[in-house]
Amino acid sequence: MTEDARKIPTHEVTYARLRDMILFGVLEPGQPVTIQGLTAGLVTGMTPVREAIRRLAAEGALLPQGNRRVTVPRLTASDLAQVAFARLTIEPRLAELAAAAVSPALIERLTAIDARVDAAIRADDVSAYLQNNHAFHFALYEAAGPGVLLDMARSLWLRFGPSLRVVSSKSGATSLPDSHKEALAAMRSGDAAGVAAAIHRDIGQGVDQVRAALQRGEI
Amino acid sequence: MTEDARKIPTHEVTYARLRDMILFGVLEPGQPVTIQGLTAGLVTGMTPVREAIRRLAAEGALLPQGNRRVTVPRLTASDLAQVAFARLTIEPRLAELAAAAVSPALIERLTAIDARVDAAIRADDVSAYLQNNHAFHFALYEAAGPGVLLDMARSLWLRFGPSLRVVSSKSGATSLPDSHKEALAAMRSGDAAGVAAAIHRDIGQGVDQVRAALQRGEI
DNA sequence: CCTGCAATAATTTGATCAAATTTCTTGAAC
DNA sequence: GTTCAAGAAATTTGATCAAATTATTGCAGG
Repeated sequence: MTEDARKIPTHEVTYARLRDMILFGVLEPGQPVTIQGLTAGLVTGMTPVREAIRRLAAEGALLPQGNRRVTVPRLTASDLAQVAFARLTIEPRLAELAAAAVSPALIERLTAIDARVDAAIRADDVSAYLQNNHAFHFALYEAAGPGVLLDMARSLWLRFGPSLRVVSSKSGATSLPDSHKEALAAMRSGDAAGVAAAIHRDIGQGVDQVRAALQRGEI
Repeated sequence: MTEDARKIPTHEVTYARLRDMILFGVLEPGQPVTIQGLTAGLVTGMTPVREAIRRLAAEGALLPQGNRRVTVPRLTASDLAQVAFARLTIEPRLAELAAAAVSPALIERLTAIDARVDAAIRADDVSAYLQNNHAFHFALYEAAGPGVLLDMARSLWLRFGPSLRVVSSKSGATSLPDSHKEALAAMRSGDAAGVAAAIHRDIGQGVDQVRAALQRGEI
């Protein structure tokens, strides 16, 4: 177990941890991120931390200000419009590609994840909802195989995630989007376009939530 | 002049140089990129080089293999299909946004750049064509202001660039795409949809060139 | 053909230097 | 006498480098 852990390099682990902090963790939009603050929290040197920050900045998950500071970006209305457009074109296409390569094992796995999403919603557990919702989408997308669109989807979620988290925390998990049932039904009947449509609807609902919160000034 | 240069950090300069080497330079698809090879060529320590490589890897311009090697990625047919889809949806939208905020000064600037594109094609100067073609597209896109779509367009060009360069070198600049005239005409008459359509056509032509070369096994 | 060793290159750490922000002090004006 | 502002010093944080460590690959020898 430590044998396996030793094989994967520190900067990779650090990247994964910082990424998850942005997606699911405590880092909120506008919050500053410092190298030395992170070297203290995670127990590593500053080079791996530095790399992780630069990598996430390149993916749009962090925003380097002109002076050498870095923060979690705050989504403006214009940003949200662009992220929404990109997500609504990229992710349904990805879902469609994945649906073409679907297997019974995948459907089973997705069904299991979706059950955990439902449980999280019923229990009003925002953190569990966010993680399992993410897991559902990417278990599906990854079935399309590696490629540009998958990379873009990951980047878009990193931009969208923090805002969705803030919104979810305020409104509770019960009002969160979930068109997963329709996506699963379409997959079972081999309807790739139907899967894409369901994902499109799911994304649209999430975007609407964030847009409404943005207009109310909650973000 | 050295005063200005001192203000911008080494890793930023290194990133820009390595990025241009991938887009316009000598780095071909499949070619390995090593930290120590670059510290020798560019005259810096390894930390800035390391950062530049990681940043470009995050943008998809470089491909980290499982072992600690990094190479310029080779575009597969599947990759090309995904890049084409993404470019054809993202960039026309970006052009449309930019067209909404167009100014006489911008049109003048774009006209000047396009003249240099034409000159490069007439002179069969592949390198000058690539740089000015890039400059034309991004001078237009940047008029839409900073944002997600612009970041995505930059990343897509980094993925597409090396292959287009290989194709151009083999076929000569005379057969290269250029729907810039139509885009400029549409901008002058305030026709945002027309600009988007022209850019769509321009991208489609470039993609067709690369696809044909790929099928002939030239890449 | 498999195993071990050597060479090469990446990873990581700690130290040092540079820059930016904040805080404290000093002076002037009301 | 008090308050505000400007400037300087100190602290915090980022950038860069050089050295030590670790992993991978290729080659040689059994």
